[in-house]
Amino acid sequence: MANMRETIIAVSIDLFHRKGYFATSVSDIARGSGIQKASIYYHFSSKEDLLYHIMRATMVDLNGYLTRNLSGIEDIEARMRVAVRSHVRFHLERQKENFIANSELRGLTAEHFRDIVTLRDAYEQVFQQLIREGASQGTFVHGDAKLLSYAILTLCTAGAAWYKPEGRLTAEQISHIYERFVIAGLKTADAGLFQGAP
Amino acid sequence: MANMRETIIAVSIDLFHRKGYFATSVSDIARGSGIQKASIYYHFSSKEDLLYHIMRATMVDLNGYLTRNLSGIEDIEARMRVAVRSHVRFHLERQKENFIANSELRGLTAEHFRDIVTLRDAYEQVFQQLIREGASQGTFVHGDAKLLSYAILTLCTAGAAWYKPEGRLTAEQISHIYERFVIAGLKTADAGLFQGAP
DNA sequence: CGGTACCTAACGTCCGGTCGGTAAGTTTGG
DNA sequence: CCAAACTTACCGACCGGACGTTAGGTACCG
Repeated sequence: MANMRETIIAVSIDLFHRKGYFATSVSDIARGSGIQKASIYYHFSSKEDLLYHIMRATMVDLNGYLTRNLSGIEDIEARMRVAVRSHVRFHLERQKENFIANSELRGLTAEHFRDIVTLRDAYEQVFQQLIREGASQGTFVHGDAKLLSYAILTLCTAGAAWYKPEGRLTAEQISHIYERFVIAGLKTADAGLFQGAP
Repeated sequence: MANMRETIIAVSIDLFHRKGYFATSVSDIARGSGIQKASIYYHFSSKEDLLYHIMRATMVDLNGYLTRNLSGIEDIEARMRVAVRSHVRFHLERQKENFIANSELRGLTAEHFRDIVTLRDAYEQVFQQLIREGASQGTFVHGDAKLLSYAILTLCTAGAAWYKPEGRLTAEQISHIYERFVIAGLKTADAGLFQGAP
């Protein structure tokens, strides 16, 4: 890898994923990158800055990937299918970064935390809006859009987290499975129970 | 709180939940418990021992709660409903401990890690067995029992993690929602796609 | 010759954990 | 019945080491 900055990021992603942010030392990152730990500070102002950079890039790419995939698609059900497939595929392709983005929020400073949460909220809003539009035009069942979006996203995120490339199922199959499962849930009467009445 | 050992555990659960295991120092725990740091080591042999104790107690109680709730129930569908309700309720009632048990596995020594994972596997086996039995007698759809059990459990675990007691929905309503949602998924033809064919 | 990309060395801080001690309660034995 | 011996539950002081970070220097490149 020619670019040392990119090497540091790649090594950090691997270590943060394997050992966690707090359990990874700057020395570990330096060792993995083949430089001295002081040299890390030529490229990043602090360890937290490195984490923030990784998380922000991941969230920005996640939003961009979704927006790009949705562009030009009009039908609500088709849009939801594409959104779920986009979510699952992004999480399968960039497993480690997404795992970090979902589990290391506590390592961020207050301002950086707010920034990442804002990006995450914008992403969730796309799903909630689709659920609301689908419900109002009768395609989807009526239900708590927020709770439904959380259910959809965590189900898919968790599914992608177990995935091992050498496993039985291909990424293609997995994204298909979740896409159809979510749509079935959104169209089945029972999903309406997400409204909360027992 | 009369018993200092219980106080230390309660304070640790709160801190591990709020700040994470690695970000919590033994001094923090001592301060919260109203004693000196050295006194922690009278009650626990190490910080990791404290984490292990919390996680083990949680997993043992989780298994016990499920076993107790299932006893005497014969019908497969009824058993699955009870199992899901049991899972959701336990996670709602002991939110912090369950969050720790799900996110701080990396803080354990290798042996303790194996022990906790063994307990978790036994718990998952109950759900997988129910899925297999339900499929063989035609109550549930055929599908990958392991993948299905993961989907069910993470969906419910994540749902319970968002729950805030002052929120719109009661614990009663939430457990009903998930119970019916899971059963609907297990009985709907589309869930069979979990077998993996695209 | 100036900037880029690294280095060596060191800094202060905090961490998990240990040590010896002690006050208060409990058990034991003459 | 009481005092010696032991136990319980804690404390203050203190390790050695690892941590994130900084200062100052240097080799290479255009």
